[in-house]
Amino acid sequence: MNSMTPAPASLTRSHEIAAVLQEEILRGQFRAGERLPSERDLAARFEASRGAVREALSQIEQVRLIDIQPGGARIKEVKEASISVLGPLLSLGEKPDAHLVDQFIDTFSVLTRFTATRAIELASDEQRAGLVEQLDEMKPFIGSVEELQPRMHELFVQLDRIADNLVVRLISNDLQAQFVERMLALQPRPSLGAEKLEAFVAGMREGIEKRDGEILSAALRSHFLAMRSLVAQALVEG
Amino acid sequence: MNSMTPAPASLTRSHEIAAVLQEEILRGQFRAGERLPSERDLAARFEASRGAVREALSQIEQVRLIDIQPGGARIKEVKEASISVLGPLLSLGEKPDAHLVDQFIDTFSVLTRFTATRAIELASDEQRAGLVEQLDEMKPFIGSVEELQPRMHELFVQLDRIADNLVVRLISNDLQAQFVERMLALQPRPSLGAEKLEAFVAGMREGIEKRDGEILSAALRSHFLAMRSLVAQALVEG
DNA sequence: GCCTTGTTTTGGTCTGACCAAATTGGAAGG
DNA sequence: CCTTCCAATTTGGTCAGACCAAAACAAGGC
Repeated sequence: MNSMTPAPASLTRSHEIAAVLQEEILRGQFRAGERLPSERDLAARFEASRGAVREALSQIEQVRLIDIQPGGARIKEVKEASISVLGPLLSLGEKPDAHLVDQFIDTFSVLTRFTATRAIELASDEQRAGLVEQLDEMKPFIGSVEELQPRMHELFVQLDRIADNLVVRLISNDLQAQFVERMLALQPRPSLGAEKLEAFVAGMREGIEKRDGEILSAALRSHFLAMRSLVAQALVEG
Repeated sequence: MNSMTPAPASLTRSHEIAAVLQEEILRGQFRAGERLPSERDLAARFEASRGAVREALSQIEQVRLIDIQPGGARIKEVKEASISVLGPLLSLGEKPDAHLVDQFIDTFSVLTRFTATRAIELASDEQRAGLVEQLDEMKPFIGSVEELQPRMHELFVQLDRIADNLVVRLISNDLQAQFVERMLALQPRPSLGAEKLEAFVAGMREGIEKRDGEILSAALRSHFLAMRSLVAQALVEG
């Protein structure tokens, strides 16, 4: 039951080519509407077979960065692409774009609040009690991020399960796949102070116990805001 | 400047194979963790070349429904997949699953409220005036959905531009790509009553003019709720 | 039963070829 | 000179057959 799914490693030639091409497109090296070099030319450039190039293009098409048609593959606007391009977009420069990171965290915040408030609406009394218990068990670990994080994660898993919204779940999957790993590479691993964490846990607890979405939402909002500041700071310093 | 991007038509063999396989996976014909038939077997089954099958598998891997590795491709849990599977998931039965449709609309609602409230926070006075003007120009068309819809869409495009959140933008792209076209196929094209629409437009106008996120949010929430009921009804009747 | 092997299977890639549709370029006509 | 129209070329889509390395499998030895 290992939930830590490692990245596809991208050791295959086609994934490699896809990554390079996708990055070039995201860097704006082709104008939207322009034609991509032909598969044969790309194969020659990458010293690969056309089959490998085709698999790469097939992947890029899947994220809607290009539109393949007989006659030629055309570049599309980044704005029209799929979420899957956000990861590569974050990795374009040496450091992720701060503005984009803010947008990520804000969006995480909104979706998490939605899930959490929906969860306590739907939760049975037993489930709410279980959630409160989970929160109480965290208190001894508030000082250590390494200890607290997995427990907090487990709590959100529970909320997610209770809220039972597959759409949000899949969106969160994508966001996490694109974002989290790239953020873990930050040098000065940002970590919230014990006071803020305590307040956060207390807010969550109260919101869940009283089945009060406002309180719960407020706790999460301020928590994500704090994280946003931290990450922003880490991006400047690192 | 045609923004109506038609579907990939999926007339190619590889897309066809990908669609069939993906549907089988989503229907649960393979257990998670189980191995997919080998590329050679699939090629034989679909009477296609291994290259075509490989391109298909490459696409399915991109949506994280399978995990391709030397030794075999393994099925993953639907919960771990990308948003891109939601469309096919909606099209599994004759009618889209009502629960899933609800989740879609709820999520749309949350994201739209986020975008709208953020937009009026960031908007200049001129921009807000422009938005109000757009809303006023809609009033004559409240009776006709065909006339109103494109204008309403233009308003949301503006809000989206002002809010300037690429993450939400891309998420919305995906949701729309998966959802909208499939909903347009509904037989009794659902349409809100003029009264509700009038109230909605008025609420939006007031929220924007007063720069009041609460009012704006409330208008949007009740609008989406009404739409949800309509669609649910259409699903039962159709 | 456990570990070590050899064999088979499987994915990853390459080459070279053919078809149909799209693009292109130039010739014919206004 | 511009437009129209048709052929030659380019391009994507597909196929077939082949090779390699890594993983899975099966059989044997401990």
